[in-house]
Amino acid sequence: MKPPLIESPLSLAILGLLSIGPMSGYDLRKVFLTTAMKTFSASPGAIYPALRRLAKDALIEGAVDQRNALRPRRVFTLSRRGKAALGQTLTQPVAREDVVQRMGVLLLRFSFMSGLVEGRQITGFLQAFATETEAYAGEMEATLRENASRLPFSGRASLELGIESFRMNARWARKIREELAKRQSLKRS
Amino acid sequence: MKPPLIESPLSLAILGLLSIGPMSGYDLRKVFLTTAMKTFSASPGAIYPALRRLAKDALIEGAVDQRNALRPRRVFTLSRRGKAALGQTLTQPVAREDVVQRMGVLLLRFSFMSGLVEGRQITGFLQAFATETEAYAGEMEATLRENASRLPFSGRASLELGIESFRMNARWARKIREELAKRQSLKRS
DNA sequence: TGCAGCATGTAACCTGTTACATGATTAG
DNA sequence: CTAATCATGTAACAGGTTACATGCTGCA
Repeated sequence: MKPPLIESPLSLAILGLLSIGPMSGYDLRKVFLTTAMKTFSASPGAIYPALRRLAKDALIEGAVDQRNALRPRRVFTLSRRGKAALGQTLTQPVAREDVVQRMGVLLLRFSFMSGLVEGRQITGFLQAFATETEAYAGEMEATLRENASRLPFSGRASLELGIESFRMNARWARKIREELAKRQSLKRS
Repeated sequence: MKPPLIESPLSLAILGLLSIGPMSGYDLRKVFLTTAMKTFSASPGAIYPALRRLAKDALIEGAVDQRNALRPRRVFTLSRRGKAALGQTLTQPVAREDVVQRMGVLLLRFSFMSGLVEGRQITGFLQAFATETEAYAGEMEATLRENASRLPFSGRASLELGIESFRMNARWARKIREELAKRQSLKRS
């Protein structure tokens, strides 16, 4: 069986964290609670079932840890298969719908790229990200112009913020891409 | 029975659109498909069940329209109870978790405020929005500083974008709030 | 002794996704 | 005539939320 793509944002976040090092469910939960990753949910009712699903798919392995035993902790490690699945998922192409509906997941994917995928892939991702994001900002701007008169003041203001946000994301991607490209050409020389 | 708060983003979007004028399920779907509201889902498998739920709660009323009958279209109207529920929902306080987990819903709420709620409420909303958003940006910045060394390059870059995004949203809210405040003082004079 | 916190989990519920079904109408 | 589009819907499934359960340990 080939490693599957990770669909759920939470599962992706968990695999990403485990790619850095082994953790228990509770450790993961603390990370979610105390960082911006809480956007992907920090509730035990989401995390433990997700861990169970990932283990069933053999993407992670749980081992009982007795040191420091309050109660036996289950520490999870990314399996080879899990690492493959994560790599596959991170390097999927950037589609327009991703930008529109799953910007958070795109950023999450980028967050874990360092070290896991090649420089080429990262700059390629940022390129596509910038292109699609800028294009969508353009689309939004077009619909804003068409409907500006019909829209209530607050609707228009929200749309304008949306457009500016996507533009900012695109600028960010281009900037980071350039930084990375410079580093890479230094390394090759 | 008091009008309930609207929990689901999609239902809120539907009520908001119906507050502008009556529409059929298909009309709603077209709006979702062709505008930035597609973030709240445009699939019939979400919209029609949502309409059914709203009708069951007596927040909207459906009437069969025979003019132009391809097939009988069901046109939905916001009921008085629905309008009350919408008003209640739009004027809920802005909590920190809203900013962290449901920024999209906050912007959606703001989008429909014009005309439905008083100017006081709108400027109050923007004030709270700006405060909470700025505060959360500060939190993120603090965790970034604490963990900067441990974070991989891409993780750090994502976090920085996140912080800048929230800052931008806060600036936007303050700007719009001022514009509205000016208008309101003009109107009173 | 009792209470707060550690660490794990489950069950009911809600909502959204995907994919399919249906029948009518209009354009080529 | 037939294909596309209009307009409505349903069923199976997936994943997250809320709320609760459990037992252990350290502390006041």
